[in-house]
Amino acid sequence: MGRPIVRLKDVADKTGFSVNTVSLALRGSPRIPEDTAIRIRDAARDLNYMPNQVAKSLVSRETKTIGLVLTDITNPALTQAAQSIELALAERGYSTLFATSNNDLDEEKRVIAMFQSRQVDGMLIYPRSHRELDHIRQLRRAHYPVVLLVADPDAGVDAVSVDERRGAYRAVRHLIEMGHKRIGIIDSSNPMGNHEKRDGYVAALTEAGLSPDPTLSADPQGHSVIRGYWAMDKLMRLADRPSAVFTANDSLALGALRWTQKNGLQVPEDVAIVGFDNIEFAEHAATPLTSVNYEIRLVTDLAVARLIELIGTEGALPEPNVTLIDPELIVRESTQRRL
Amino acid sequence: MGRPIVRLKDVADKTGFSVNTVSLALRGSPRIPEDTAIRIRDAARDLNYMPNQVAKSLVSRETKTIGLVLTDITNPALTQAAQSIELALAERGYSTLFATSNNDLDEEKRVIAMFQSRQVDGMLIYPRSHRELDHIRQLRRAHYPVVLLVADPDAGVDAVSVDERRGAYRAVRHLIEMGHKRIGIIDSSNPMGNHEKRDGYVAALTEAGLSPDPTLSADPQGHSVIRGYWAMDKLMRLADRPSAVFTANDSLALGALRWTQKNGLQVPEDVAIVGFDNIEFAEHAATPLTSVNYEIRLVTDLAVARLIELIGTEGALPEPNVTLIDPELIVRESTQRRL
DNA sequence: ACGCAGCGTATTAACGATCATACAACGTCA
DNA sequence: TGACGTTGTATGATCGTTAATACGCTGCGT
Repeated sequence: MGRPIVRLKDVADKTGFSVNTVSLALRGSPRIPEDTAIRIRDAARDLNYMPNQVAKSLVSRETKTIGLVLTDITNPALTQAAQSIELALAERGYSTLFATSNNDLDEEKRVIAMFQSRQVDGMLIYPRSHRELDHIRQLRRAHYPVVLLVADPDAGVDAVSVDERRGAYRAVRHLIEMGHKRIGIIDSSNPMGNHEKRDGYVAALTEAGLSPDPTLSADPQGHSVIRGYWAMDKLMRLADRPSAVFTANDSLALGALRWTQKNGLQVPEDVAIVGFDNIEFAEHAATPLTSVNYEIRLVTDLAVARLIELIGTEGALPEPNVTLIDPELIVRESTQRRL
Repeated sequence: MGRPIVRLKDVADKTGFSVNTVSLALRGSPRIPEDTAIRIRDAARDLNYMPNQVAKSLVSRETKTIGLVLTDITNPALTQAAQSIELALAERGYSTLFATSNNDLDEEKRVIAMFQSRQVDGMLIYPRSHRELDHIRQLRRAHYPVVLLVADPDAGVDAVSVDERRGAYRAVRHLIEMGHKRIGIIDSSNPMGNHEKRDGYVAALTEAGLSPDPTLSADPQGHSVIRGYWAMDKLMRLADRPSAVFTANDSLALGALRWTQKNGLQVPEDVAIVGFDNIEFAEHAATPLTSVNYEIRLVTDLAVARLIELIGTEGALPEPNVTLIDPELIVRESTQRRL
């Protein structure tokens, strides 16, 4: 708020050159002779001149800033993503404006509008819902560079994402191979939400001739450990309870694991548990968790690369491209006791 | 990059009014009659006009943006902080520019300079080191609003932080009260780093007439679970090993806990473990962890409030103020078996 | 000696918004 | 009737930077 600012004009006054000459000199223009440039640079250093990026952006029409929209950064998978996105962007000279939608669609829209108003050069969005993307498609139609961090192949917007459907499929398939027939799922069941994982779960069951049992599904209403605990509680209190449970992320899985401890059940003997995202705490849990793993850096690097590509495009944007990263299953003791 | 932008001028052309009238109308000036304002607002909506914050900032000399500098957002305590800072700032109409220093001092300096260049209205900084703050004090001297998120009372810069020294003291004191005499510590031992926790540890021991044994100290060289595992390994391989271990954060504590599991030791009977930050995973660990807890929202809310206050200050900044939040110890089974 | 190129630097006009001020048109009142 | 206020809108300067262009000088070729 009205802090003193050293401007080109101040350097100009000090050296006796015009503003423009100073500007050129500081940017290393060949039109300025070496000794002039040195004098100007010295003066700039003495005054501790720092270019005003705001003014620069107004002229250049780019802010070298991208907007990152996450639902909630405390989700460990998103934390990792945020970290490596910031890194990848910084390496390319971009800053990261960051905001969370708190899983609220209106909030997501507000944040996106705010970023537009702030003239971000592009956005990386982890949308609240894979189904409600109209506001984002609209952005794209206005030639605004956007890349989603989770999506299905026909999103109509550029996206780079782990193939959640396939990951879930692999996880459940592994459970089936281990002989499980009653396999529960802990995942959001909001029809407007993201049901890739649920789809993969159903696909694996169906393929094996098992029919999905709706009573074996629990909606945790969140992604924290305690949510997983209570969802597990719901499943395990069933008369005909599951012998294995697939959870949508590792925090939930740790909650489920905790439930088994408190209730004196053995994992994997009494019930097997599979998580998703392979966070650090999964590997080092009381019973190391089998989990769906993927290179988060790969996802974020590709997303950033695509975004930069879109930003560099003159005129109309190319057709949207959706890249799905193939995840692998890391099998640990929570599904298969070591021999 | 050269995307089409709807400007005030476009709305002006469409309605036939001047740019200024449009600007006044959209900002709800009482000088513009209602019917004119309605016509202008309708036109603005039709054109999907969004004010250009960059241009606005150039005039108003404020960006309504603050810079958040973290060492590493994957540290769960910092993730929580980042989340609640973003929220607190958004509530007050500020956006968050976010960058990580990756625990590198030069990188920290670079990031701070970049934020200055981008004209952020203020900065919240989690510094790499509590001892090397000269570059930040310099900022303050230039009347730049800065609030640190961790510091000691005589930092010479505004700060709001949990009182790490006191938290560590409480934790170690609790161990002493439980009868432990050989108490290990897993914490960075970099002399230029942050030794508040180590100070508290030493203070508690000394007060109890115990002399700190340097062999009972392990530097994990990081904050991840696996680091805690190996640091614990070092301590527990000692001939005269500790009966209790204090760790600088919960991830390290979870690693230590994991070591005991793998090596068939009982917690707390064979060795007690205390963590710091009371993250979600601590409460739900195989053996629920005793941990130093504090209201992170309180820290961030106070830090944000102070920052906004500094931003609102005309002229010279007030004397720096350091607020230390008093943490509490949550005792769980990792130090005291439930009766 | 004249024209012209090149060089170094200055001038002017943007960028999109806001702010202070100017100025018509109209109404009011002595 | 004319001085004065009010109302509604327009003009011009400004924020700090960059880009395009202008301009004065020197040195060269012919």
